[in-house]
Amino acid sequence: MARVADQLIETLRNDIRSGVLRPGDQLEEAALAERFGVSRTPVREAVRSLVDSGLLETKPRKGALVRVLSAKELIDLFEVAAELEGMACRLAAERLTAGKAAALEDALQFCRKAADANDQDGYAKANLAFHQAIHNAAGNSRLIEQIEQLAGHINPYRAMPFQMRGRLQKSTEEHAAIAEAILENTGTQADELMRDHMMLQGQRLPMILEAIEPR
Amino acid sequence: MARVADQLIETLRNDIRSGVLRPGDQLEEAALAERFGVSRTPVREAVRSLVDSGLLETKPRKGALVRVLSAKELIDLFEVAAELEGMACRLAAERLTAGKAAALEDALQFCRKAADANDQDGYAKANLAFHQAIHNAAGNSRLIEQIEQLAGHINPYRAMPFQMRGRLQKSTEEHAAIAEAILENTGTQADELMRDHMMLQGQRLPMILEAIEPR
DNA sequence: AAATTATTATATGTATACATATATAGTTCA
DNA sequence: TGAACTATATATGTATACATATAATAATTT
Repeated sequence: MARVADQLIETLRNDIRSGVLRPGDQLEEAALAERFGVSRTPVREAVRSLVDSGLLETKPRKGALVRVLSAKELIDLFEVAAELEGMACRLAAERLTAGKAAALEDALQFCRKAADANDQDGYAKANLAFHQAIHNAAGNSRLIEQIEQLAGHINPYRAMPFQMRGRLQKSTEEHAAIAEAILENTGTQADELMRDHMMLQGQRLPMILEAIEPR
Repeated sequence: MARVADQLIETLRNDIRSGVLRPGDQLEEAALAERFGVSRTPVREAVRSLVDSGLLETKPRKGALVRVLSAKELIDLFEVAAELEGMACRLAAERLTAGKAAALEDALQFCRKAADANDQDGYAKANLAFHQAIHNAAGNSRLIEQIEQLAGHINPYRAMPFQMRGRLQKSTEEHAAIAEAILENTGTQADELMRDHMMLQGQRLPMILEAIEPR
């Protein structure tokens, strides 16, 4: 059974992820109900669920709106995400198997190809695959869950095409160093490299925040 | 306005936290509605919310039940919680202010008193206060949010009175070492000490799991 | 007697109707 | 003309009624 509410959650989440809905946008139950041709009941469920997950927020008598994160909140988010990504690297190094190692090297190759071709979209996918290969090798499902939760909050602020020149090559080099550390079983170094890698992304936050301008 | 749904969430969460509701217990919407004298609507909201937060799970046509974590899932949970608690120590060491330092020392004293008096309940409170003092000093609200979320999932498995002999004194000594490291601004050491401290708790998990026996 | 099918009971999921509180706009009074 | 008060409109929160799917039980047939 495909619950309407679940479809709504998925749709709204994608809209936020992709930037169709921008931080600050209002969401009104009746309007959403009409748009999707359903009653307010499943709409309410979806909105509540997204509020709980932190993607939306409610203003007292104003309904729900796409959550606007302050600069401090975004930095905090990144800090935690960086820590958990680093942890994943450490665990991956400790628990690496032959299969996981191969997958990691494959993902790294994808990054290289996309970077060489200067393919932004391709790199976004390869980048995700690289990180996921690490998560997968870490062997901790809760860790993955937490990382994905945080990523879901960061994504709306990453949707803007805001790649710096040469960042793809640089990012790939960082990935290579991380992968090497994991493959060589030096977990603490992989941890540190990944945290630095993540924090470099974080440094662009002020610029991104300025460019987004919630409406 | 105090929404009924929010009160229900609070009540159910407490019931789970305190062990009134045990992992595996069934929750039926109609029954809850009658118990609290409200309609199914706010009950549904509360249940959905708790499912989203991971405290409940739904079986296809069986309604909601208090989520049962496998041993592996609990270990994963602890691993992540330990990492974030360690991170909090590292940040606290970096960002410590005079006021936060004093609060930390106070909390440590509470732990000492409760441990000396062999006061289990008192120690539970002091222990919480000690950790919160560190969280507070870390200056990252998202970190606190994540830690509390994880704690909410661990708590049902910690409700059982299962303190080992002498564990209070030992735990306090560990706290003291952690506090010292933070106060001396050696963040990485505080991080490691805290992770070890947390993992000692985690080691008792198999015993606790055996004792709980979901119904 | 056993197996299969049909029926009923009970759960969730959705729609609609109703209550209530707040914000806004309009009117009235000073 | 300005301020205050009232009324109305519009939002959320709750209750109730309805639809539907599944599981269990009973009945019928082989």
